[in-house]
Amino acid sequence: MVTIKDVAKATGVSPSTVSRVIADNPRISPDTKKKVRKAMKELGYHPNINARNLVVKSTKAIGVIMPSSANTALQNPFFPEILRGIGSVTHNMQYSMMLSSGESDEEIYAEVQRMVYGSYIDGVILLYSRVNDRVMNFLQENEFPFVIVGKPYENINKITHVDNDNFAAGKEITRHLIEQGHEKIAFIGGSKDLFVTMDREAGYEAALKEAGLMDCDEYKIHTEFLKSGGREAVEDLLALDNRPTGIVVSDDLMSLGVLSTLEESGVNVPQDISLVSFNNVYLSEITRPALTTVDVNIYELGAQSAKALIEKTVTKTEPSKRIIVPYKIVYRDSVSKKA
Amino acid sequence: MVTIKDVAKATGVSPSTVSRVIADNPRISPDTKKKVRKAMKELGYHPNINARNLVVKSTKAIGVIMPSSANTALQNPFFPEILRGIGSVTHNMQYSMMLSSGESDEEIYAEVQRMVYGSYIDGVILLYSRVNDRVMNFLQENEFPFVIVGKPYENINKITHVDNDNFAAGKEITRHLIEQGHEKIAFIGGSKDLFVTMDREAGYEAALKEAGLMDCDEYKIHTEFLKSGGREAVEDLLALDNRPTGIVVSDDLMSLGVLSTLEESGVNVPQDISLVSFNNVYLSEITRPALTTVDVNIYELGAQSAKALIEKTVTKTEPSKRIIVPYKIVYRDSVSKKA
DNA sequence: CTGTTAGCGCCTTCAG
DNA sequence: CTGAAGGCGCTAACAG
Repeated sequence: MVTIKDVAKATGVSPSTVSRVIADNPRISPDTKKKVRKAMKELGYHPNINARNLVVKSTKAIGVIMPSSANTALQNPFFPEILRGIGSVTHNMQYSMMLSSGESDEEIYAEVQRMVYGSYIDGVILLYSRVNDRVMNFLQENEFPFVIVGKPYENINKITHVDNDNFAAGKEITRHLIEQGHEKIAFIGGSKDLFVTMDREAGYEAALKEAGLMDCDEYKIHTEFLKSGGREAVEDLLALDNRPTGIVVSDDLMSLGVLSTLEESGVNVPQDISLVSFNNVYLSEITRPALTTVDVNIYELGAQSAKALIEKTVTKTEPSKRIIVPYKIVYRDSVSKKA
Repeated sequence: MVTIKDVAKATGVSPSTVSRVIADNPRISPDTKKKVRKAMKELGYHPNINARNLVVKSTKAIGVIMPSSANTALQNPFFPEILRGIGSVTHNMQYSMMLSSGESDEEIYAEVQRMVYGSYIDGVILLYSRVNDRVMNFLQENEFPFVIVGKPYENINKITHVDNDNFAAGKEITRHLIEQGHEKIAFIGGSKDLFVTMDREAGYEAALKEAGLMDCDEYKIHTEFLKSGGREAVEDLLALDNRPTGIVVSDDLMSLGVLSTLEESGVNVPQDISLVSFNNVYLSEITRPALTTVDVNIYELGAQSAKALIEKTVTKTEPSKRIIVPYKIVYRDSVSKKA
């Protein structure tokens, strides 16, 4: 391995001078800079990141923590996409990203501890948000920089987070159904622990109320963010005496399950039942019919959170903030007018 | 930050002793071990990974490099799934994984250089394999440990790789179609640069030959590993005078595109055209109809490659090897008997 | 079984 | 504008 000393020797300057040209210190003469850089190139010198980290106490790496069910989580195209967003900015800023690989809460917690205490990383992005999360508490207690994607349960203005206006989105997409003449509209969402679900559902309820429509409990179902979840939900809904004619589903992947179960049951979408959904994952234009869904701009969610986190880690004193990424409804073929 | 010295002082021993209990060195008395560990806990000591790395010259982290089109790559559920496999073993062995985030060839190359030269990582897993890849050449020249998922273009027995027997799989799945009475069978694959495609295609051809069926060029289409790719391919196929009744598609995601294009064109699967595919991504059981596909055991592909890589990095002299992960055909609803 | 001594490769005062 | 010296936190011989 070629070190700073080697290039110092080769150039006839001292190691500290080399160090300074690496940092592009302005008080080094252009001449020596040129010389040194040339030597670096010739010798194939590359700074050893560990040595540097050791002294500057920064790794220029961030940890990205997936929800505890990492196994199932990665199945949702939401995550790959958000990773892309994060990756784009880490890459531009010459940061690396370290992915969590634990599958249980326990494992993840241990992993985060290792990352933080071992100074593997400068900060973390939490790709989920739920009530009373151990990992988040840990991060807070240690005053370790982090940002969460979604809405924090409490201390909402003490925690930097990037989110959509899920309430507004839920309201708007539900209103779309209403405008098409639907009056019996159901909601299928994920766990009530998750803020996404709650916000979207609140929006849905607000839209119903505004239109003077009934808002009954049997139309609201909570299940897993997966295809299987969608399946069960539909069965419940179809068993109702008073079947809905429209459904608001809080995740595209769930919609997939909903769609296929509906089809199996001989219900046509959108003729018999209209469907609207959330996220606009690439799948949603592939399904038959293609989904009308709210594009939450997943990529941007990732990019913004990475940006915010990195800012936070460099200027240790960055105030916490709330970043709202705009959404946009994408109209496709899963909704039809109700006579 | 609490260091090794602090706990040494607190315990009344020397730093090296503390270091040894960290490494669980057998020549330390159980007594002192206990004492030291207690102090570590009380002080909240955690070893600084950078300091350690600096001296032992190992980071216990591996780099995972995605295909250059990382943007589109992550869209294929294949990658999240293989990450899961890799993650499972890195996690067990207390390794971390660093994900590439570059989007162009150029960026990725630079990224890998940084990872390697900066001693961020001990080894890399290449999640693709193509002819004359710059990154791979770089790794080879620098004798940096790496394994590739797939089949290397050359030096096949000098490069550790983990792969399926794609030839056999291609042959077997095609034979399935033949056994169901199909005689006009097309093949849709990805770029010819990629070994996966070539191997699967060769298997397909072998099966046709064995059955004495015709093997014509207009039945073989190469396109992108994406939904859009599937779409174009189908249009070409349907334009033929002599339409195939069966199609072998070399990737589930492509099959999705194929499926939806077929449906739009009013062809029924499997009544009019039967479809078989590869990978058994979770999507393949969600589609209508669910896909008959070869399960290549993506998770295992990832796990094996991580295992092999880590072995390689610890025993610097591990011989290169070829690891074949078994596949299994999953029969679902996309194939029907031809009268 | 344990302490002492040297660094790992780099950055950062402090002097010139 | 540049050198010398010291230290980041840890491990690894080498002594005892």
